[in-house]
Amino acid sequence: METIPYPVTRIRDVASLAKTSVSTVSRVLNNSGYVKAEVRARIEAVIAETGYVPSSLAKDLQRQQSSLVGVIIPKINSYTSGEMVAGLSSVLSEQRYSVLLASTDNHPQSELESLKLFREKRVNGVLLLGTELSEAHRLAMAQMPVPVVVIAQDAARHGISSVLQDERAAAAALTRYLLSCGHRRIGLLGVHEFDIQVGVERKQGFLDALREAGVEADPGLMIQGGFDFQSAARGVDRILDQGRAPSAILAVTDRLAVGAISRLAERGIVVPAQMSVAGMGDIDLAAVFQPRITTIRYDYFQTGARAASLLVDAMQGAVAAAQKIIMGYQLQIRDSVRTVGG
Amino acid sequence: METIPYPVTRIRDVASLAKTSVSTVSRVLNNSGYVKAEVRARIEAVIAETGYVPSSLAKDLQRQQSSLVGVIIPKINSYTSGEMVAGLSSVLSEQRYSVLLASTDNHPQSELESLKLFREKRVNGVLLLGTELSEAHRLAMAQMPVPVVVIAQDAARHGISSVLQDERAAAAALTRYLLSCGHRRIGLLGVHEFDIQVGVERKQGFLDALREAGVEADPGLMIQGGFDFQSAARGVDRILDQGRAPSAILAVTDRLAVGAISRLAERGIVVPAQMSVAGMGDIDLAAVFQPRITTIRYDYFQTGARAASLLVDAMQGAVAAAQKIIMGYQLQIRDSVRTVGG
DNA sequence: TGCTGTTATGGAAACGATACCATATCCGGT
DNA sequence: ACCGGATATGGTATCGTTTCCATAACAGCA
Repeated sequence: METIPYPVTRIRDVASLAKTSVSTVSRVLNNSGYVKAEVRARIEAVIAETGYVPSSLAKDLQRQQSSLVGVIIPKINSYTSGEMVAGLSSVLSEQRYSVLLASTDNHPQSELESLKLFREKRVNGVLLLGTELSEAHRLAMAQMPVPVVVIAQDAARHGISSVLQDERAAAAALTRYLLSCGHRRIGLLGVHEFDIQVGVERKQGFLDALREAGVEADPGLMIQGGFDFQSAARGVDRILDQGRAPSAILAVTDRLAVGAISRLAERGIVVPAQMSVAGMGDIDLAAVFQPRITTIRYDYFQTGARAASLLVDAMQGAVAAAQKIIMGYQLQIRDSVRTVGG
Repeated sequence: METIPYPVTRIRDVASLAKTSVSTVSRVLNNSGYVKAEVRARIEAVIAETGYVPSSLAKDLQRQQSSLVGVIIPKINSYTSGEMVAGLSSVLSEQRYSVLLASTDNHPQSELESLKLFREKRVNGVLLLGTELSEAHRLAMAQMPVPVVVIAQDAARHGISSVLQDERAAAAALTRYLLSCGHRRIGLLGVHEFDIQVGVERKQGFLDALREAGVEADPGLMIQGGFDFQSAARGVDRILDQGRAPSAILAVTDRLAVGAISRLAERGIVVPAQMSVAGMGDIDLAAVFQPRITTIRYDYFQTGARAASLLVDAMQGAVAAAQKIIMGYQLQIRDSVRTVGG
């Protein structure tokens, strides 16, 4: 039932076919040391004929180096994850590292299992794209004997390098823009606070800007829900049904903004004529949805790429101390927010 | 400069600390053979204290089994790729396989390099999510000494198992629906034909349905372009500027449909009142975009999952012959297509 | 002729696990 | 008292590489 999958061509076979020794073949393979041109040619001929491919398994064991980077993604099928993975994978493959992917489907327990697996596989570094950083996470990461870089969460205070967006400043900037358009009563379509970056930081930025402008925040206008369209719809309903309606809504993600606009349309409220809606993230459909959504643009691809570079530096022993890199943002003014009489 | 990353705890260290032999420790680790409860406890204590984690490197070498599956993705940051990766990764991780990810950014040469890397890493199987299957690909796959499953392309005639959508039938079904709504002049917003599934098969299905209904296809209404919004806009312009406008447009992807509707809006044409537009793929925003897009729904998550199951079966030696699995589709009737006077 | 340094080659010990084999002890049954 | 199976343990070859070391041939040079 069980067949031997790989052909039984080992460096030893190549050596005997080429009438030489394993040492010499190894030198040819690694292009090191002295090998007479004639012998080299003979060996290369045998390799070409047999289709010999050296085993990383043996090589990595001997070298104590796997060239593997473990990457943990809570949910791979999302726009932001996809972009980040694309970015980090482009850097890592360029640096001759392979990506060992663990998609945990938002299950924290499975993230810890993945870390265990990574240790067994002797990865040379770990990239953790996290939504939540529990105490267990912190501990598991501290126990990792290789560099770890956290993306989209701040773990710098735990001594772990992090690459993240300046969510608070971005949300504040967007809120300031809404204020500058004359909006004073602004709803917030937020998410649960266990997502630090999106749930807490973006909300804080929103509150920062309001305070700064001397506008009092109305708790009745601040909703916490999930990331899906239903949550957006429910949130809109709650905002509209709580009493005096706002003139604008800040949704903490573009998906929520889209969901909100759809729900508003169902209730006969046209955006932006009767209500303004802003999103965050600038997913590609934000520029194409009707109305085109005013939002904050992040460069997730670059975020992933930067995190990977940071990790590569750490793996190559260049840096010791934990670093914290804050990525920029950009306000994208489009059509879903309109100026109202102040 | 270079430090030893992993702690020097080997099975041998555990053995001597627990005053026993490597064999016994190995038996405890693998839960096999006889070990006295007392000794087992002692060993487990040492493992807990030292934080010993066995090296897969050594284990895999000895067992000649990496438990790795190589996954090649042309472009990870796209909706369909994300879904498929999520699906296949859920199956693989459940079956205790790890995913070695190679994102090739649509570069065929780098796909071949990835296959080489996979051979070195001694992966136990390969999943290839391909847009293009060149002769070089076919050859490289034939040389792989482990099972290969191709997703979203038909490689069954090359003796390689494939899992794919029935693109042709799906496009035909959607076209038939447009015909049943009374449309007779229908534009096709297609893509380049080197993408067999999307470029060729969907177009063929479109033509099948027209022929079936005795409607002659107008080459001036059939556009080939890229997958991006600009392509959609250019395509719409060409269709509108070529003479007599159609009453409906079939876009071969939802992104193109969205792009088309936006461009039509810019030119003052309202969908569906003045023109109907259908898409394919049912990306999540298709249900939320205004108007909600009539489209074909595929289950990409399941596609990835099925491919992974197929691969697992093959890796475990259950099946020998190449299989071909055709996934279903579902017509999603929404608001972007309206019935016209026949 | 004898040195020294460069070029060239092969033998063998690691790397850290598994698994086969030999051996030892215990215990109940005759 | 002896046997045999079940229980328990340890020694060691092996997986396929790399790398260190020993050795050798040969050149140039005093």
